[in-house]
Amino acid sequence: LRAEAQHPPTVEGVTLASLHAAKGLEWDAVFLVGLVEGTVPILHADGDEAAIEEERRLLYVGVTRAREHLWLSWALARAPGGRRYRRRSRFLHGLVPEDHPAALVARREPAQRR
Amino acid sequence: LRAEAQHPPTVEGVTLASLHAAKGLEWDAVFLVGLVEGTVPILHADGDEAAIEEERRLLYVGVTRAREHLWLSWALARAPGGRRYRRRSRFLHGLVPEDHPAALVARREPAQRR
Amino acid sequence: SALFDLPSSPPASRSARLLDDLNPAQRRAVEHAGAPLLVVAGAGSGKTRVLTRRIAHLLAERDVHPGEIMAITFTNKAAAEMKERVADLVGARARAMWVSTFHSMCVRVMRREAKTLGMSSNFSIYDSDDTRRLITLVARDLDLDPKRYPARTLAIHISNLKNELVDFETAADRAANDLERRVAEVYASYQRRLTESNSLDFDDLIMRTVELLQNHPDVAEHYHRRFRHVLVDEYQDTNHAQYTLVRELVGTGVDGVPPAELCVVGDADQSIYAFRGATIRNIEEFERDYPQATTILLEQNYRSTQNILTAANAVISRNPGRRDKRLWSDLGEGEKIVGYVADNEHDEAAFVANEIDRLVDSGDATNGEIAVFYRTNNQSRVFEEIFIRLGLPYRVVGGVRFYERREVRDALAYLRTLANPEDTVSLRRILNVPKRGIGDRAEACVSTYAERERISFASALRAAVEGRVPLLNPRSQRAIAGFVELLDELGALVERGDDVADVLEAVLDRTAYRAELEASEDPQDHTRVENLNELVTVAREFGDLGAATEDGPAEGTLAAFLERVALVADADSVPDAESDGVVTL
Amino acid sequence: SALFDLPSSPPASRSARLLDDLNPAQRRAVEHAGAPLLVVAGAGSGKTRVLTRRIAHLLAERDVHPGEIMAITFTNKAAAEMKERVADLVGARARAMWVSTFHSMCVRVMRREAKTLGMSSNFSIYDSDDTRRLITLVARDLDLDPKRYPARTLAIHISNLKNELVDFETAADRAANDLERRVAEVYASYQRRLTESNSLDFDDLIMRTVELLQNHPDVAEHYHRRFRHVLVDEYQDTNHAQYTLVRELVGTGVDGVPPAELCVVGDADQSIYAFRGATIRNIEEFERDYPQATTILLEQNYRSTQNILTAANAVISRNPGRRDKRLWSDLGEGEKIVGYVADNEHDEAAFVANEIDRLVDSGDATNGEIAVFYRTNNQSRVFEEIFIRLGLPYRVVGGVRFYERREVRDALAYLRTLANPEDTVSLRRILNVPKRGIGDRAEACVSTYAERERISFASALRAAVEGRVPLLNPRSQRAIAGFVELLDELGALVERGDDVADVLEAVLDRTAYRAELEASEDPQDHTRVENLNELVTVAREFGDLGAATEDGPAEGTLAAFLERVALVADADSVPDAESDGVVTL
DNA sequence: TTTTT
DNA sequence: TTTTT
DNA sequence: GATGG
Repeated sequence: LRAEAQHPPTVEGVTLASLHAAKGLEWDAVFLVGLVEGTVPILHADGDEAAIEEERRLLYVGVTRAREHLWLSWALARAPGGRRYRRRSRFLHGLVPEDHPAALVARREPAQRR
Repeated sequence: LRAEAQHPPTVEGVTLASLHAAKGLEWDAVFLVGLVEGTVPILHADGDEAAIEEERRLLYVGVTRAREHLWLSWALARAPGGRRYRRRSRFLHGLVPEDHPAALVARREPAQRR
Repeated sequence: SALFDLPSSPPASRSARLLDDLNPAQRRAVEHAGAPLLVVAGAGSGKTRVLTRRIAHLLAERDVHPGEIMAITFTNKAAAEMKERVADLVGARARAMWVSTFHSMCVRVMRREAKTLGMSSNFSIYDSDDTRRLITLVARDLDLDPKRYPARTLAIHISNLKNELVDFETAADRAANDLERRVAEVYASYQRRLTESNSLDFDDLIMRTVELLQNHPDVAEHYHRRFRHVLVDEYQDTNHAQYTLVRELVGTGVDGVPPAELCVVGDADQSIYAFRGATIRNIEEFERDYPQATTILLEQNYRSTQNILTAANAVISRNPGRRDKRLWSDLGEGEKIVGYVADNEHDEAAFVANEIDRLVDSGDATNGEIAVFYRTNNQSRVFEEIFIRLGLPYRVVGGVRFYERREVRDALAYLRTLANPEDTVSLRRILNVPKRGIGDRAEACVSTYAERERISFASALRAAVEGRVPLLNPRSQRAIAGFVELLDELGALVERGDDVADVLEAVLDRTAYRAELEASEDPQDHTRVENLNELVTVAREFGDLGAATEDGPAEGTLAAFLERVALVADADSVPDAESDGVVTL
Repeated sequence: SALFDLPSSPPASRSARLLDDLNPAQRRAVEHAGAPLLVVAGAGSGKTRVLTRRIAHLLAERDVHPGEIMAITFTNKAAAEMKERVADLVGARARAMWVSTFHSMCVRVMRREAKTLGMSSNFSIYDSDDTRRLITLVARDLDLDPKRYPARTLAIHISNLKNELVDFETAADRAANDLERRVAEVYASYQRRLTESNSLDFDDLIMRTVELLQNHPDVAEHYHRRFRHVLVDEYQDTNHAQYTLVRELVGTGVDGVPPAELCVVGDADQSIYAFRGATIRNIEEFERDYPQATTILLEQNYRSTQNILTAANAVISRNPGRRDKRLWSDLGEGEKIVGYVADNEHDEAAFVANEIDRLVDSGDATNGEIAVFYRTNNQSRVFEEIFIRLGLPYRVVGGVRFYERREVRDALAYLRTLANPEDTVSLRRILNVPKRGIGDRAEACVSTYAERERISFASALRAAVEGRVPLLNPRSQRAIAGFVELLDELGALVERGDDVADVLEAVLDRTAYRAELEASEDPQDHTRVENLNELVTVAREFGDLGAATEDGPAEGTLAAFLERVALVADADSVPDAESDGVVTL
């Protein structure tokens, strides 16, 4: 209803959205970010079989949004200088093994700073 | 009182402060930023002689905080892509003339972006 | 012949065209006739294409009349897309079909059959916010500790019960603990208040339609005769009530009408709405529910490269007990998937921004064809910061929706009160908005009187004007009199048949709602004025266009506008007032 | 002589050392004797050096006793620095001087002379938050519309009146419009309540000291005899009350004591506190106020390069009617000043970050020696974002101060209530914190009773326990009884002479305040616990050190602690809970 | 914590 | 909009 | 009518 009343956006921008909001749509290039335990799967789901399965479907939905390019990323700490206590999502096990030829695991040195 | 009870900061950082908070202190290098009409002098002061004079003193206080390096800067728009409707502070007139040899007015091309 | 270039016969040609660009599985799904059909449609496997082609095929090859087809989706967007694509294939005839969301379809049925259920057909539709408000009132009446029983919690429990088709009596019977007993109590009281308000909530739309079909065989038979084909999209997202609704729509044949042909499409692997009541069981056990069912798997994917599908298969295959399904593609392996371990979230965002830069620079994609997905909305922040800094245009999906904004809801509450004076939630919402001196105390007096006299809140307000409400002080009485007079004035405009937009303008002007916002210093209030003006524009265009629906309220009317608005909660989100929102370069 | 290496006489040598590294203007300022002296000290012209050398010179060369010297500053930091630097020059004798802020000095006087004004010397000091709270109560009692007359606005007006030494009677007489009449009303009532609470607000400290000196010649004479030298720093920042206070301290000679020697130092060009009541007029018209005055200009700047000073002169010279003054330096021209026009604020911040990088990389400065200044605090945001992203360590000055944090103020309110039971604002602040079932209604009952019986709120609370307060329900009565008992228990610890820190610990434990925060899920509450522990540490160290003041409350006592805390509002700001704050790499 | 109506 | 006590 | 958020 309102979409009709609105002008199309002047500039097309990169889409930022939740995995839920991604469902049903597709993009040439997709970044799935924050793939750490506690986030994907979300903390709340832990210990609940069915909930964990649904979290996994959520990631599946995310992956299948991409046409050509797909990035999976996660961060070991929240803030710069914070403790690097985070573990990558269990859903990545077997998917992005450190030595699998299909998955290039980039690792960059932290930016040079005094 | 509390300063005594506290440990010195682990890393010395760049100071971010209001011009008021700057009074009485000094630094090797000082950046005075946001020097546009409506901010310095603040919108509220417009039309009030005494208030404008006080705003000018505020800038003076800022300038005299610097020992060796001083930058004066202002931005023509707020957000990227926003309308560039801002005018630089009236207090800069005669101080940073575009062609005065003592004031090198840097002008960079906006970063390349599609 | 070599001499004459004979045009091939139109029907054959059209039919061929409907099928020849489909893969075998898709074609089987389109051509399948008779038994209930489950199309397990993997991501990107051309699900919508199958649905639309199937409909076109029904019309073109199987002599089905458009009026015999009902297609159900979950979102207005999906319904609109399906309608459009079917119209592309079969033309204007498509207008006779019912292609709508579960909720729209139910509203349509309920409006037509309101009398059967003893309701007035101008009922209001309560969304989650209205629901929560009414439950707050109810819980307060029941003296519930709002800490122990927050309205939101109660609302979720009641919604779950309704989604399970459990009425309040049954809920009370089954209640096994304190919370459940309380919920059942609130449920009963809430439901009574809904009825008194001549209103239905979202869940009621489904549940009451099921009740209607189950308790009124004549009505059911009417729909069975009419709809010979029922198609359901995103079947994995149905809850129990929707599942039952579909069953009732299809029928069993006991009423002499053979069951309708059912075709459901979905993908258990994309079931992610359990928290909203969806139960993956419905699609998993379709064959048990419909023993004659045929199942067709769509595994060829037309969207992604093989590398992406391999990753997807690897992820999902670890879920135990699922129907095995492996997406494949003939688009080639494609680019490798990149995994990136960042030191921290800022690094991660910086990496993403950098990769986007590279991608766009290389011409491999445009900004509009790139997306960043996260689990929780607050994760957007770090990306926004960096994108702003780099001047990278972006848009954030989610946030406060247009029809969820306070000012929009206030304005709509006025219109709803005019359309349905019994709509207590809307009436009480605007009672003192803008402030006109009708405080909590006065509201409580009127409410108590209404309860005691078993009359509506609206009637009690009029009683108050006549001084019949006890304990109400004269000041409040005067204020209420002014308010009632205002409503009468506005009501006269509706009676007179003024355009919705004009009525809305009158509301905004005569209540001084807009004037108050305009006078405010708060920049947020300025945005609010703009939203109200936008709402007026929407109303104006709605009146001009005249909604072309087969049934439902007369085109261009207030009722039609409100119905449209109530069921289009998914209208574009407006950017958050705080954030910079869409960056235009 | 060539044979004997005679040491030069100590006084001469010391005096020479006091003067020989001064420029001629500075030296004149140090040596000047007799007439009132105005030192117009440009930025970076060695103002503190002149003040400290002048004091040392008074002691060393002019036979002035340290006890005869009063030096007044605006900030505790400035007072502390001056004390330390004088001590470096003259040793422990410095302890006999009064070197303090205007407010500390007044508290000291008021504590000594409390009886003269019919006050108890354990009065509380209300800061702006306490003041606003009390004004809220008063305005509510007067049935003022809090929208039309917000407490903050009333507080500012009352503060302005006090800074002009206008009492509430005069304010009422002069009131020319509605607002002024309301303000006068509130002022009168507020002042009565302050008195009843045995409390003074910040402005009272000055105004009441002026009153004391003006209305009690014997008291004034005592101070005139004692303080023969009055030195005032940052004279351009004085308000009218402070100006008058200085005059009264100096005296006119009518009481037979010749006026004290006055030396004020300041710079009209750095007057930026008009909104706080400072009036540049005081320094501009010093020579008119003190006709014999001598003025010395300090124009040589030891801080900045000539380029910077040229820019500064250019900026300020455009202000009309100012005393002409041109800073100069012999440090050389130095670096050029850079002007930068950015496209937008993000660009501007990026430019700054980049320049900082370059500067630090080149070794020209360390992060700690770099500052970014803006007009309004919200301008920090864009810099913080970029600095965080780049991992550039920074600290933001401003924000919520330690002693402004809710939990710290709550804890202090307990201590203040123990030290001064009449302190109604503190008492009412903690009445139901943590929640103990004494609600608004109960508080109102007690308050009304207190008003009617013309007794303090504290007494009314005790009356409530005995059931003498009407309309108070038994539940509330029981809750109040518990609270009063708690206060009595804590009061016993104070009586017994427990350390401040121990009393504070008892407060936090027995009220369960800390336990409640510890039990909370909210991470903010965790920070609150840390702040409370920090406060305990401060109290512990305070008790250990024993404040070495000549007058004032006995060392290490609760009263001393509270006074220190009340006047040290400028303690380090703690970083905002939201922002990441200082980045440690 | 996600949010199809 | 700034915030010395 | 009181209390809590």
